[in-house]
Amino acid sequence: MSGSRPPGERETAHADRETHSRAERKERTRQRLLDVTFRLIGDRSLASISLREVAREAGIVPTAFYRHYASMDALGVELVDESMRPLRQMIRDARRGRVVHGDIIADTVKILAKQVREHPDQFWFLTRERSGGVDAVRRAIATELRLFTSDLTVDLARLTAGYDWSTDDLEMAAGLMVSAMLSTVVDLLESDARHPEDASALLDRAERQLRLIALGMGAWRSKP
Amino acid sequence: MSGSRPPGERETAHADRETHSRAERKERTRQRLLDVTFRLIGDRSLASISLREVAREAGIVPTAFYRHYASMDALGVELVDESMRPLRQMIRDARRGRVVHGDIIADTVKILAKQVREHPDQFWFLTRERSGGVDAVRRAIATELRLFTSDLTVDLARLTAGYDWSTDDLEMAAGLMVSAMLSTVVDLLESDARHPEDASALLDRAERQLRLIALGMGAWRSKP
DNA sequence: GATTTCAGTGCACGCTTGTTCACTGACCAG
DNA sequence: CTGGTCAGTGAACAAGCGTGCACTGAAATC
Repeated sequence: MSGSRPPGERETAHADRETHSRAERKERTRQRLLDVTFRLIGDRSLASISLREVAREAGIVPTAFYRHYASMDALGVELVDESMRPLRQMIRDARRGRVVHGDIIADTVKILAKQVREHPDQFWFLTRERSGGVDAVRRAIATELRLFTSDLTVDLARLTAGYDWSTDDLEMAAGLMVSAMLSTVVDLLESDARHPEDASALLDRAERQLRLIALGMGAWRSKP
Repeated sequence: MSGSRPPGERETAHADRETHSRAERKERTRQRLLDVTFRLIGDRSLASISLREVAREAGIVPTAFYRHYASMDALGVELVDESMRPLRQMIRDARRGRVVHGDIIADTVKILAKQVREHPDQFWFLTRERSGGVDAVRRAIATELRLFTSDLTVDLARLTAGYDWSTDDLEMAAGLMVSAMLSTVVDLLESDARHPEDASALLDRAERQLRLIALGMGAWRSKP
């Protein structure tokens, strides 16, 4: 009952005996540990996954785990970095989309949906561990989200140039948008798991929410 | 942080030997199981807390646990109910506040802040397990949040009477408000743990976010 | 007073956990 | 060819886990 994985993604390796150098094989095993943990994260929290389970799934003996990471927590921190890659990609895409097309909001929501659809395990991990058990992991995610918000703040500043918005208010609006998108991500993940046909309704809702915020911003007057 | 329990105070099942009826004592133990779990939840996720640990802290033998709950998951579900009490209280307060005072938004935020301040453990539990490991618990919280949203939808319907909002749009707006408040709760909890002086800034931000949404709603026109 | 109920006990079981340790043997540099 | 490096092995450990079972004894019911 492994999670739904999109085709074309890196498959978990089988034992490849004769292939390549030692360093290469080590890197391969390391990657397999990350992949396997991602798969296990699909159902459960990081804190409830055991070192032995990860090792077992990766096809190595428990003690060999320590050749790669000092603990599961250390692996978890690396996992955050790994999961942030699609998120960063998302932001880049969104920025590019803004330049090319006209409808910022529709494009943003589409890109969000695409990323969540293509990397559900990563988003599961991020939403789950955002308030989850391991401290270092939680902090890493919070930092990344703050960066996301401040990027969005900059974009909003550009869009509201001439309407004398205070930085504080811009951050407030950006934070609201991020909140809306985060809760959309959670909803998408949970609906995808149960009845995938709801996705478009959720996306429509998200789009209207962002549009509502935009309307509000049109009527807003910042106070110094 | 660690529980604030004086040393040597661990109450056992038969400590109150002479007091009260059997049914009363059972209820007492049951409540102790819930309380103990709340305390343990302060630091960690529900999935990482063992039945034996809860029983030990509650002063009963592990097998006696089954006289009250079929599993830790079942206890978790009841814990959701227990934690939702302050939230429900909050909603009632907010409703009453709406009748008495003028400024709905300011009152709502104040009530939210008060509840979070007074019941941090419960809110920690809810935010942590909202995307957490145990399935039944996650679903119970989702259900409760949906109820919250639909209550708010009704309120918004009353406030927007005459502006022909569709139910779908009302739910959309209510969902946005709930998202904003949820993220405020998370921020409050995490700031309270580290530097409690930020709370008022966060609350100010939350108030402006809700006001921004209200402004957006004033400019919104529902489409059939 | 006799009988039933049942919250809590105590032991035992089979299993999983993280971590230690000495080891093997394929790779790679000299 | 020789010797070192080191990813992966396999046995062993102490501890903790969930749960089954026969039990005790006080309270509730008759």
